[in-house]
Amino acid sequence: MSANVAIIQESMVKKRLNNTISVDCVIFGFDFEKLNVLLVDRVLVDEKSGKELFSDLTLTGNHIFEDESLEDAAARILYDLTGLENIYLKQFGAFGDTERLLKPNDQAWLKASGRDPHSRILSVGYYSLLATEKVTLKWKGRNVKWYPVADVTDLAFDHYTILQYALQSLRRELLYEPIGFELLPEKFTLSQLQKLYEVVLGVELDKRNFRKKIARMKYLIPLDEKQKGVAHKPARLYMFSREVYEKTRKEVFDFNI
Amino acid sequence: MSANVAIIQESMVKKRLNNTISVDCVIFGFDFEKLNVLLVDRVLVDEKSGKELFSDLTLTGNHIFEDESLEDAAARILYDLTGLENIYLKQFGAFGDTERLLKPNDQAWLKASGRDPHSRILSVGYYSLLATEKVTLKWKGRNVKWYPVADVTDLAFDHYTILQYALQSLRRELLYEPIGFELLPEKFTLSQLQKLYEVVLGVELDKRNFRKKIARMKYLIPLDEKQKGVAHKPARLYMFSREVYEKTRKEVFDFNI
DNA sequence: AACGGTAAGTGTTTTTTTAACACTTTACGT
DNA sequence: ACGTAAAGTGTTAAAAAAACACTTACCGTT
Repeated sequence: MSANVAIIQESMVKKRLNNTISVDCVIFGFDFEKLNVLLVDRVLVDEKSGKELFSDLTLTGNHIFEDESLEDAAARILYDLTGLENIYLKQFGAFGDTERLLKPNDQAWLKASGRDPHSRILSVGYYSLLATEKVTLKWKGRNVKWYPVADVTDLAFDHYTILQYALQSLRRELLYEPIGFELLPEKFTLSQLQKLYEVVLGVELDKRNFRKKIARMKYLIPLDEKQKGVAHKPARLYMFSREVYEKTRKEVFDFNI
Repeated sequence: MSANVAIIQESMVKKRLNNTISVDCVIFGFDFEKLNVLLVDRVLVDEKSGKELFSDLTLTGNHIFEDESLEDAAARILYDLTGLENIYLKQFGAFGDTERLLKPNDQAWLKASGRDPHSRILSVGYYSLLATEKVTLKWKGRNVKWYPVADVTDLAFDHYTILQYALQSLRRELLYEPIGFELLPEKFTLSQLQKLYEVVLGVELDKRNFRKKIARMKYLIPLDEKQKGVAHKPARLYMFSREVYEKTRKEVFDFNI
């Protein structure tokens, strides 16, 4: 028994590596038309000549503090960018880069920032959801901007893969939990809500069937208030009630097998 | 722009920590009656006296090799324990221990194995599914055994939490993908399949409705073969056809919104 | 004041899926 | 041949999904 213990331990100790853990945040924003994601324009400048060597895009992210949980780190990153707190954050996976996956830009970037390009970077991914109209980016002029998710074709490191995972995770989640409301302003119309589902899931939905379906959701509260200043019949506004949701939520495994 | 870059980099470098990445495998096994999980009996023996200080249970896991992906590490751990390869492995989350969460046993264990109890241990969790009857544990006598999941009440580190996440992830997955077949022998009866769903999901299902439902799954192939040696009407045997599944699988987002 | 444009809002029918429910069949062991 | 034990099988009612088109309310323009 003791021998067994020793063997396991020894192998554990030997294999310890120079590891870097980063938390990457896929910050989704919705603006009634499309789904956006917050990206950083990564610019590498040659020290001597001052010439721009390249510029490309990355997800927002940072390394983790010593006394911080993973989720705390994600919340901090989000706070630093937007000033927002108590935002829904969902972990959707861990991604273990090895140097084999690094593109030339990435190699140059790591070298320039004094890091060992041979160490493993483990990224833990979180996504969060924001109504873009609620957000004023704190890092103005700091290369952080909204980009339509549909237009993103390539990102640094393995961030494009990570973004795709985040999107997939968001879609799954959206089907079962009322997280869509996080992407809308406090008061919204049913058409806006429908548009959100259409954009995120990438489908078209029938207006009447959609309304019938969501009418069953007790936590969707109709207000005695209407849209103003629109050149058509003004829509009724609705709110999401977290309180009602918590009370009426069913177990996720409401089995349909 | 260049100033911005420098700021981001500096903060990244400063926060690099002494991190340990481990991959933990939640290896589920099914034996027609209950769901089991493979656990390691962790025994700490006092060097001088040879006395056993404590014994408790952990998930199987190991640190990651330098040239290995996360999934490779999970596959290696599984192979070392069972000799099995090409087994379905699903990542279900990353868990960032900090020293605050360590119980006294864990502190003692880390100290005895020469590791810094103040470094962060980041566990990436994978689960895998086995039919227990297919498995012969390679590590015989090495404290690795099957335990009924229902009987597990506490584990070392945060492994109990991790196990619960794995179980939840397994349940979700089971509802949408035909992963249940991994938990059964190659040929199985419908009652065995039903039992599997009941055990994993923790529900009771109606036999006729269950059969109606799975009759729609084209990848469930009835064989011209029956159970033998049972003291009742022998059941027809079925197989899972991965080929048919791949051909007929629908997009996961077969939206019901 | 009338009119055109625009999105909001509203019901019915058909089809599909789910849920509830009990008896007959077939093999083995005694 | 008889008991035991699990396999196998169909109908009905309720709920959910899918398909589909016209009227309403407000704004801006003429």
